[in-house]
This record gives sequence, C-alpha cells and structure tokens, in this order.
Amino acid sequence: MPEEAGFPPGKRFRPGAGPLRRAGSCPHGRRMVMLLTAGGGGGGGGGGRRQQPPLAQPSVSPYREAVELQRRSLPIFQARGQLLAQLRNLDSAVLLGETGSGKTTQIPQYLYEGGIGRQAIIAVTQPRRVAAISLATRVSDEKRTELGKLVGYTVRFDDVTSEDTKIKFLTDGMLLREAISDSLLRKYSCVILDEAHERTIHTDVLFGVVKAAQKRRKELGKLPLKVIVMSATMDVDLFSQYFSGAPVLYLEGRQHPIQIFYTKQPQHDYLHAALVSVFQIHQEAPSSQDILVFLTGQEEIEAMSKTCRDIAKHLPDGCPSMLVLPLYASLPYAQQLRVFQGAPKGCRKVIISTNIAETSITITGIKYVVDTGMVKAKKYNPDSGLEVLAVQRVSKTQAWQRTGRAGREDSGICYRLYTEDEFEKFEKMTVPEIQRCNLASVMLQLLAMKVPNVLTFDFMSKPSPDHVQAAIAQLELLGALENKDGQLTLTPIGRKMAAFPLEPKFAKTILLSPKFHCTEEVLTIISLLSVDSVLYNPPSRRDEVQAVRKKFISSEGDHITLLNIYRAFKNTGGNKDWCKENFVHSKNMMLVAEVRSQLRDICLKMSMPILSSRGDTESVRRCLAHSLFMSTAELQPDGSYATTDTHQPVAIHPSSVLFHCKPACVVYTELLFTNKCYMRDLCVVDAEWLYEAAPDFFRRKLRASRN
DNA sequence: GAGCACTGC
Repeated sequence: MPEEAGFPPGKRFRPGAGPLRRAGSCPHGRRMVMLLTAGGGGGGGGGGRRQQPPLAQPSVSPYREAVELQRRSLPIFQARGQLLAQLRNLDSAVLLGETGSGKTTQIPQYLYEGGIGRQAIIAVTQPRRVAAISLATRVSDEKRTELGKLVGYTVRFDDVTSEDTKIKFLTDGMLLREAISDSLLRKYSCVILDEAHERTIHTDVLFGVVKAAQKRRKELGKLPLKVIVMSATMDVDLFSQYFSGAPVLYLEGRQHPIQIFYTKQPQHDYLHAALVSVFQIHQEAPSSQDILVFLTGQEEIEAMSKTCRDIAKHLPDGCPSMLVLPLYASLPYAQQLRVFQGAPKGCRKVIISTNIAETSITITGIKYVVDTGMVKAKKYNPDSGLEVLAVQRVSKTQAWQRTGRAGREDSGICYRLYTEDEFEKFEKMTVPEIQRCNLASVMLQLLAMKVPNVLTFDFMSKPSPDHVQAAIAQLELLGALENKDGQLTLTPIGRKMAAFPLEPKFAKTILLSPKFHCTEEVLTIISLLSVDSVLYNPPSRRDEVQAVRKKFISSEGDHITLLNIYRAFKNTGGNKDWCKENFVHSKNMMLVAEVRSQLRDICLKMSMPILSSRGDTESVRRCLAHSLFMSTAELQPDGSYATTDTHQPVAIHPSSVLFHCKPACVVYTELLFTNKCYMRDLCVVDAEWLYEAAPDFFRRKLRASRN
C-alpha cells in the first residue's frame, strides 16, 4: 500500500475565476467590458458538449420549448442585448468566456438574429473536426432547421452546407485552405476564431489572414469583415493588441468551485506520487466520484494502469472496487469509448490519460483531477531541422485547463503533484505551435495566398527569422520558389504543391511521380504516410504480429511494405475481418482510402496522367529518392548511420522493417529525437539516384562524407 | 540496437 502523499490543507479556487478574477480587477489599461457577473444555474451549455453524439432533429414542440428555455437559461443570455450593442459597432472584438458560458453556440445566433453579418456568411472556426460537427448540429437544432440549411459545417471530406447556409462552423485548417483561393474571404461577413487560446498553428496563421483581409476590404470599400476572437483563458492582451486594441468583452461561465491541493515537497517521482494520490482518494472518497490522472504517454499509462489494477485487487474489505481505464489517441476507438460509460454501482472509474483529456475529450462525472504537471510535447530546432519529443513541465494555462476538468458538473478537487512555488515558476503560456513546428507548409500557403512578403508576415507571435529561413530553404530545395524582382514567389510547381493538403515534400513526390510512371503507387504511399499508422502493435501479441506481417515485408523498406499491405487490403475488398486478422487499424485504413481519393481528384484536376508501374518497385523508390533527397542517411564504416546533409548521427527506428538490416543508403520521411535520433519510414535507395536528383545539393554535401 | 504527445488540410 502506498504511503501518504502528504498534502497540506487546500485552498478554494474557482478555476475559471482563479486567473480570471485578476484580470477583472486589472484591466491592463484597456477597455474591459464586464457583461455578466452572475454565474451558476443548471443544465449544460453549448461549448462544453463537444463529445456528446449529435442530437436528433427535434420534431415535437415540447422539445422545442425546452430548447428555447435552455437557451434562455444560459448565463450569456442576460448579456445578449449588451453584447449585440457592442458587436454591432465593432470591427474587431475579443470575447473572453469561461467554459460553459455558451458563447460558441449563442454568439453566432445572436449576430444572425440581430441582423449583424447577414449580408454574407458568419464563419466560426474550431481546432477540431468533431467540435465543428457537433456544434453545427447543436446550433441547427436550436434554430429548428435542418443541418446544412441555415446552419452547416465544413470539415475535410465532409461539407454539409448549402446556398442557404448563413452560419458555418469549420475547422481552422479548412478556412485557411479556402483563403488560398480567396484571401479576402469574400464569402464571409464575420469570422469568429474560437478556442483562440489554444493557439493552433492554423488559428495563428488565420489571425494574420483575417487581419489583412479586413484591412484590404476596407481599402477597397467592400463589405466590412467583422472579426471576433474567442478565448477561454485570461491571456487576451495579445489578441487585443494585435487587433489594434480591440475591446475585450468578458463573460462569466458556469464552472463550479474547485479545491486545489499542492504538495508540500517537490516530487521527484511523479509516477509514484500519482499512484499514491489515486489510492489516497480511493480510500477516502465515495465510489461514485471518478478520478482523472494526467500522465505523458502510452507506455507510462499502460504501466500505471496495470499497477493500479494489481493494487486494487488487494485492497482491504469495504474499499470500493476500481475500474482503471487508459486513454490516449492511438488507443483503438472502441476502447476510448469506454471512458464515457458509467462504472457499475460501487465501483470507481479511474481514467489515466495523456493531454487528450485536456481539450479533445470531455468526460462527465470527474470529481478529482490528479495533475503530474508533466506533458510530452514536440519542440523544433530550426538549426538542425530536428523535432524533439520530450517530457517537460506544463505551462500555467495548461495546469488550469487540467484543473478545470474537475469542475464541469459539480464542485471538484484537483491534486497538483508539485509545490505552489514550483507552479509559480511554470511558463505562463504554452509556446504557440507556430514557434515549435517546421514552417514549410505555412510558408507555402502564405505564398499561395500571394502575401506581399512572407518574410515579414504579421504573425501575432513571430517565429524566429532562422525558423522562417529554414522553411524557405526547404521550399527552395523542392523547387517551389523563385525570386522575381527581389520578391519571393511560387514557381508553377510550387503553386501545384500548395493545392495538396500535404507537407510540401509529399506534394512534390506526387508531382514527380508521372516522370517515373508510378502515380498510382505514390498516391497510395503518400496517403499511408499522411495518416496515423495503420499498423496495430499490441505489445502482448508481438510474436503473432510478426508472423502475420512477414508476408508483407519488403527488403526495400517501409514504403514498399506499406504499399503491399494496402494492396492486400484492397484485394480482399477492404473488409474489417481482414484488418483484425492482420493487425491493421481498420479506421485508419478507411481514412487512407479517403485521403487517397482526395489526392487523386486533385491530380485529375491538374490533368496529371495517373499511371501504375505495375509491380516495378524500383521506379517507385527512384521517385522517392528524387523528392526526399534532402532526407537521406548513409551507413558509416562503424555500422552506424549519419544524415547526408548535416552528418547528424541517426538510428533506424525499431518500428521499421529495416531495423535489423544495414542498407548503405536510405531516404526517410521523418526524423524524431526521443532517446536517440530516429529515422522513421525508410526506403532503400541507390546513392546514384540521389546525385541525379540534386547534383548541386550533393556536390556540396556528399563530398565531406566521402572523404 | 529497442519505441510515438496532440491536432489538421
């Protein structure tokens, strides 16, 4: 039995109000409009219902009345008049709304009902597909209209809108893609950027795009573009400043109070501390109260789940039983769904999760949150082009987000497995994604939008010049850029690359494929590479997996192996039983087919000939060598590998079919630093093909490695 | 020699 974790008496906080209240009393010298101060009340509001299945179309009037009553019971309803008066006259506004305020479902309706933005479409962006879909469903329901008429949504592979659509929910990435064909966003009268505090790379680029569109439309005397930035956290100064001091409207939500406990001492072993906390809660709290634990990754979560189950078996009589549920993105869907089911009476649910439960998945009934304060996240080093995946401290905003997961239906309790002093030293905000990613895609999209100067683009949080330069250099290598009168512009190839919803190097692979008569094969391979792995590897059945997979393995590498798997899948007519027998994720495989058909359509629109190499895998590998030549590694005399360009020591990832092989020269699709620098998805190539592909590049780079 | 946080077009 684990010993006491030793928490001092807790303080009472309202997680929303904790950081929020400070801002309320300290308006940062800008205009802060307090719209609502009375929180509380029953019923669930709009923004918080993401994970619920879309509601059925209402058909009976008592239901309609209930919907209307529910709308009126939302805290935001009392501020409706004030809100409309404000928004009517503003070009830009920042709306700070706590979770449960109903801002996402209500604001677009208020605008529409108030006749604001009716001349065109009101767009509401979301970082996630499920959110866009379920919000559109919810709002069309409230408006008593059929989904896709007045209210609709657009996400990749799924456009449920019509000529009548006036309120449109869409993913931020989708609106960005639309901006490539119309950078003034002429279809829209109003763009609402929701969940802005998440600072996804797409939302961040959109900030710049809508700001430029707003300005340009004004200059041209066109329909004004209203921009509303919605955020659930306090860091709204940046948003307000960026939109020339746009006023901040504040909406109180419906969060319940949460007690927060810090540890007395720093915890050196956060896993042990988490374990102790779980069982401490388990022995004290009623069994109906569920626990959510935040850890960093699959391996950790599976190990902790097993330990919890083992300990739970040997608890004294009278202790409730425990249902331990791991939760992470690569967990098969059916197992993810288990976290939404209620535990049997007298049994406590303990959900052990990655940060997927911070934003993407909302679980009802959580009373306790155990926050280790750790997260696994990607960092990017523009010098080396290396992506590093590392366990690190969360930011304060992230910690607040986790805490808030305890107070969604009722008051809650959060155990923070770090001291208050440690918490004070956390970074204020998570570094926005745009400063942590390879920017090649972003730069290609901005160039496709004909942004006057991508090097000085008005980002809200600017990536470093090195970072931008690295992306430009990569696009140059791919032949996407040319310099016209001192101005960077896209080449015809570059323009075509931007049409694909892919990383630039993958788009280039497809565009090169006709030259090698292998477009059919390349479309398949690129589709497989651009979704989550279709290979399912349950650790307990490793021998079985290996035996089954043997028949697909190609000595030419992972790309050809993946191609073999896809072909076998297609030959069986794509059935689920085949997937199960062969340890293939059927959901991901279905997605591959969808992606492939989308990419194929884009090729057809460009009048690309779509040919098959008919079993000639060498031409496929040549095509990969010609497009991925900047990502190559060579075998060294001592049996290790080093990248061709920077001589970075690298290793073959254990998931590769080439793990036990020693090919002389490979191209890889990704380099990832975890414990070591690993190459993922390798293809055996001939060094001569690489010279052919990029003689200049290799004259410079290969000489050193040959000497 | 041994492993992958989360989204999205």
